[in-house]
Amino acid sequence: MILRDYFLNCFFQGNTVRLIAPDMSVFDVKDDQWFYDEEQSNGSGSESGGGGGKKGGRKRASTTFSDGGDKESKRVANKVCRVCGDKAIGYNFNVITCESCKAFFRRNAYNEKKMKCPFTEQCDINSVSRRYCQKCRLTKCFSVGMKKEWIMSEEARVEKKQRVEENRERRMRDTMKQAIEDATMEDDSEKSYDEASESSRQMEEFNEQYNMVNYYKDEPSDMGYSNQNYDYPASSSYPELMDHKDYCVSTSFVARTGAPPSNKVAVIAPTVETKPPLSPSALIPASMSAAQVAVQAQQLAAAVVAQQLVGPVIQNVAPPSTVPMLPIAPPLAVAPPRPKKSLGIPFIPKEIPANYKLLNQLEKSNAQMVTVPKDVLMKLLQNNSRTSCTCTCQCGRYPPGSCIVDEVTKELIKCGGSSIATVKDEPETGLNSKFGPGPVFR
Amino acid sequence: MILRDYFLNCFFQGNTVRLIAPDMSVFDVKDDQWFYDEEQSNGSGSESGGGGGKKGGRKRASTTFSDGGDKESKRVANKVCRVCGDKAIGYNFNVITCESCKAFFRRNAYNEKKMKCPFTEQCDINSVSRRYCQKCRLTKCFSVGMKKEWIMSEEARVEKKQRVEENRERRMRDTMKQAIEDATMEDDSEKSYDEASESSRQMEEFNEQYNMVNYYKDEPSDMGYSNQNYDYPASSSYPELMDHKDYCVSTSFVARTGAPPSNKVAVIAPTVETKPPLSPSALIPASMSAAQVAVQAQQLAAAVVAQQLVGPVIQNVAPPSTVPMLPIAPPLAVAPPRPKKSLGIPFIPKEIPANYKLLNQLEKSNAQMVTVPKDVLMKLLQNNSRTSCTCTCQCGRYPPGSCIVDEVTKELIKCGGSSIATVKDEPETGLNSKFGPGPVFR
DNA sequence: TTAGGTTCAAGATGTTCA
DNA sequence: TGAACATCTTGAACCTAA
Ligand SMILES: [Zn+2]
Ligand SMILES: [Zn+2]
Ligand SMILES: [Zn+2]
Ligand SMILES: [Zn+2]
Repeated sequence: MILRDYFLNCFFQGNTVRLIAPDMSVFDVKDDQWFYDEEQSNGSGSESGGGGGKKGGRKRASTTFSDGGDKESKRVANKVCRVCGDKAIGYNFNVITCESCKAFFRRNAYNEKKMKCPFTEQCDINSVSRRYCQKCRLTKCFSVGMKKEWIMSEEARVEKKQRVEENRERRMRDTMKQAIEDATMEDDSEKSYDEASESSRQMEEFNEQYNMVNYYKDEPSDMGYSNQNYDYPASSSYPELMDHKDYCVSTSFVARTGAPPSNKVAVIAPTVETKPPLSPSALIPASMSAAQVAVQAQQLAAAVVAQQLVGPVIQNVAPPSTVPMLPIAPPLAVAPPRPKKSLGIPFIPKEIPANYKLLNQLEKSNAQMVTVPKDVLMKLLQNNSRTSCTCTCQCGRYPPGSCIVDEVTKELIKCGGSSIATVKDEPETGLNSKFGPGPVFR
Repeated sequence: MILRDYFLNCFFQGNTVRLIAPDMSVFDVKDDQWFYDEEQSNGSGSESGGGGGKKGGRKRASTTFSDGGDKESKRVANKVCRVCGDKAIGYNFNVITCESCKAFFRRNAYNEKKMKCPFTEQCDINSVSRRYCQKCRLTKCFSVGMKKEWIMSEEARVEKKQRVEENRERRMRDTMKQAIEDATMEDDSEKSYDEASESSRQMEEFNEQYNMVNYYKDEPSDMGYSNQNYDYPASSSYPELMDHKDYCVSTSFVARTGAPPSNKVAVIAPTVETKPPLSPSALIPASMSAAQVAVQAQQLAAAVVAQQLVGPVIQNVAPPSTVPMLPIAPPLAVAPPRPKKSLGIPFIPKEIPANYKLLNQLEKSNAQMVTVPKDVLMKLLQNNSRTSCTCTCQCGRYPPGSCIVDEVTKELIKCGGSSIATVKDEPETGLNSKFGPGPVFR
């Protein structure tokens, strides 16, 4: 329970703290009664929960009384609109309200004068009746403490709109650029070395052109909207400030956004040239809308931990003739650093179809060192770190009492060692289907 | 005691009621703890104020409330944010503030002009109201003495980021190297002389060859942020930064950092070869003792692929004939690494999830490609082929119905983190107990 | 330990559309 | 009008170098 979400007021009353509930009922809390909330320890922030992975969960426990049960979103779950009693979504203009009252207030807070109650200005407002009388609804909004001052001013709105549009444009541009890069990269992976470098040359060309355009926009000091915001971080950097136009040097701002429509592509000046134009390719931003990205990402995701691949994998095992040595050249990246060729380090492409294929090839390789995509390695490490399961088979599939993991492992190895053993289940499901017909591995 | 007779104010602070004493110290009812602001306390202090000395730390003994008496972080424990009255974490930009005011100031200090108070520029700022008016909050920040000049400039930030990145990489390299080294040494003990020297030659080779290929994405503004969205659907997760570049005259900052922002030399580029990779800041969390360091090294040795299942699996998988080249390579994976005798380190069970150290480091790295010894990779691949156990916990150790493997994995990851994760619950159960006597992880 | 910065997801505000 | 959505703001938890 959240005190502030529920109680209207809080003040001293004798040696207690008195809380006033919305219905004007009173709760007195004595000094020694404050400690009823046990699980709340995360609230004071002194401790972080022991569980959960690093990125697992950041809780905003700041203002919540755990009501004993779940961790989160109870907070909203129990809320009621202070205006109409409908289900609330959270604070809106200083008061916990429902979606509709929020919108209503924003639209009408400044129109009070124009309203008129068809009845006696005493309309009861609930989730049904709220529609019947604007006047009384608005009155109630104010009476429960909603603040019209918190509604964005017209100016602010306009400015924000501009900025949002800018951001949007920029993002789209980035996406497109990304797509191009990715396309190039993908291409490269299927090309010979020379061709690959050709592609990368193209990429550079693209960048040059890109920068050319930007050249025009390179405005000196545009009130902090410098090109540092070019990249995604911008979306949260711009907005860090409030949108009160009147304080802004609107001239320069307008000048920016007001650039000739034909030049839209280059409103913002990115300093692309300072860094090699390699994309976040391997790790694909989830926000990326472009479909092209998806393919590789999915493959990777699916491939890396091909634990359930069992059957199908085997079929993919490379015949002895295949690639005793892995290609030295890194077919993946466009321009930036590659493994030194002189080292003769095999380069493992991301599209690992199956563990066993790789294993086979690795076995045959003379190389001592292998270069793999980071995320692949991480995945492997993760899996490797699992504690072993000792559950025994109960279903009869394996000998009674035998360790399931062991049995499965044996099966796998047997399959892998000899060639294609009888793949009993789902011959062509799993990764293979995702990877398409051709052998992905090179 | 009559609360209102003593305290000046009372308001909600999250899920507690906060009481403000005449000396501006705070009593957080929920936590039964006092929080003092030393700097202000001298005002009404009846005791030896010391005139707001930085570490003055004087406590009120006058009330019936216990002053907690906890040993740690006394300094911080007694502080109150000078801006909003919330619990402070320490000095930030020259003033004792809370976490949020710190962040707020960093984000907005250079955006003052763009803000506007929706009221009369006299908004009271407390821990609840602080959100309501940016303008007044920022004004208060300044008025209590926060210095925007202390915010890192864009340049400085970039530089720092680079440095951190480098360090991280180096650490990972060291870890990796250490693992191999250990494994090699250990192995040598069982080899003939020739073989041993061969191994060490290999090690040298590795040192030369080991090579992390960094595919940095194009990040025009050097923010280094872009691909961080990979892991998480980027709705709003773009990193934050402020738009104050134009304000940040490098000079003012230079004084502070003591190094010209553009001076790349400042970048730390430790050479692995010249220095033993065990500087506290490098390999191991700062708080670790030498012994711990040693232990960690051991773990790493065991780390790479020590796995319970390994034994049986390997024998099946790698018939002698198929590994002609392997003898050369340090056979890390096969034999469970044992402690180096010379170090007198207790035997480390192979369950030690030292993989997670690597995993952690990998996770933080920007590198896209990693080069590892072949046999390590092979071992990983082999282990990866195990089917995952889906057994759910029945004993109550984990949440009902949760996948044991997953839970354990999570635990391990948590423990392996570089950030000494104080696992508050069950301090000596779980992993620690497996590690034997020595304080392995923290 | 301190005091900088970074990350991430909940919250809150505005917008769109039927 | 109000549900669904898009975007930005905040603050707690983290990470690092001194
Ligand atoms: Zn409502
Ligand atoms: Zn009415
Ligand atoms: Zn504060
Ligand atoms: Zn104000």
